[in-house]
Amino acid sequence: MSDKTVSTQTVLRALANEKRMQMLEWLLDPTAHFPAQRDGDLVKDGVCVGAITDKIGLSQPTVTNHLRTLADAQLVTFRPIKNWVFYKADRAVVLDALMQLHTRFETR
Amino acid sequence: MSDKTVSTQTVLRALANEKRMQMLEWLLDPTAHFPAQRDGDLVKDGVCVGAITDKIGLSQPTVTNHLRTLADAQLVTFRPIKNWVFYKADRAVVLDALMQLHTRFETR
DNA sequence: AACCTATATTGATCTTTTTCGATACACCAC
DNA sequence: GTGGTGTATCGAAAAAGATCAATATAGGTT
Repeated sequence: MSDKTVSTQTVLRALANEKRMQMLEWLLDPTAHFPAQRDGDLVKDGVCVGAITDKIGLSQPTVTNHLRTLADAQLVTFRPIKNWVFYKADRAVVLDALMQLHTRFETR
Repeated sequence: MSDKTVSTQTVLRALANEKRMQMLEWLLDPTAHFPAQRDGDLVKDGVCVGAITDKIGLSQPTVTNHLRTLADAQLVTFRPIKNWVFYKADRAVVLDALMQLHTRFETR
């Protein structure tokens, strides 16, 4: 629709890490895994880095790094609001990425 | 049916490498990518390590290693015949692995 | 301005993955 | 048995990934 397409390998490498997979699953259902935020709606805006950092048990730079990997694979989007950055996943986008993977094995 | 189940991460890590992905795609349609073999049917028995090694441009130990990774993820099976080992992929099995991945994101 | 808060970047370290050469093992032919 | 061929294992080196502490950057507050 807008961005340039991401390679299958980029998506697979992003998913091939337990911590990132965990984060992605949380972001797919934020209200089930995070407390409500004062300055951004969990569903509409996404989840801020700090909340993810608290929950995953990794340092903040490491979390930022993982989130960038997920964003590079277009599995999540992010948007800065004030001095927060909210990360958000869209189930339809994630499932579409899997569909492309699927297609990759069907062709022939 | 027989083996113990493989974790999602094991499958993803197996797929998250271009060389292994390439090999898997070749093995999914062996007659399209390999010459007929004297001592084993490409479709029924699979493709021998030497043929894959010649085609992929990696050393034989490296290829064996990648094939083991794919086999650990149950994306391919192998069977020794004489002093060859034939590796084979089953599209249904591969697609089933993807389905499980899919399920992992659908479940609430 | 000074200060606090939240996230990104830097630089270093540790771990895992990828790769190969050398060697071992197994099978067949002679 | 000896020799040849095909694959697996071993050991080491290089590349990539994961992680953190320290620092930088940017926004808001006072």
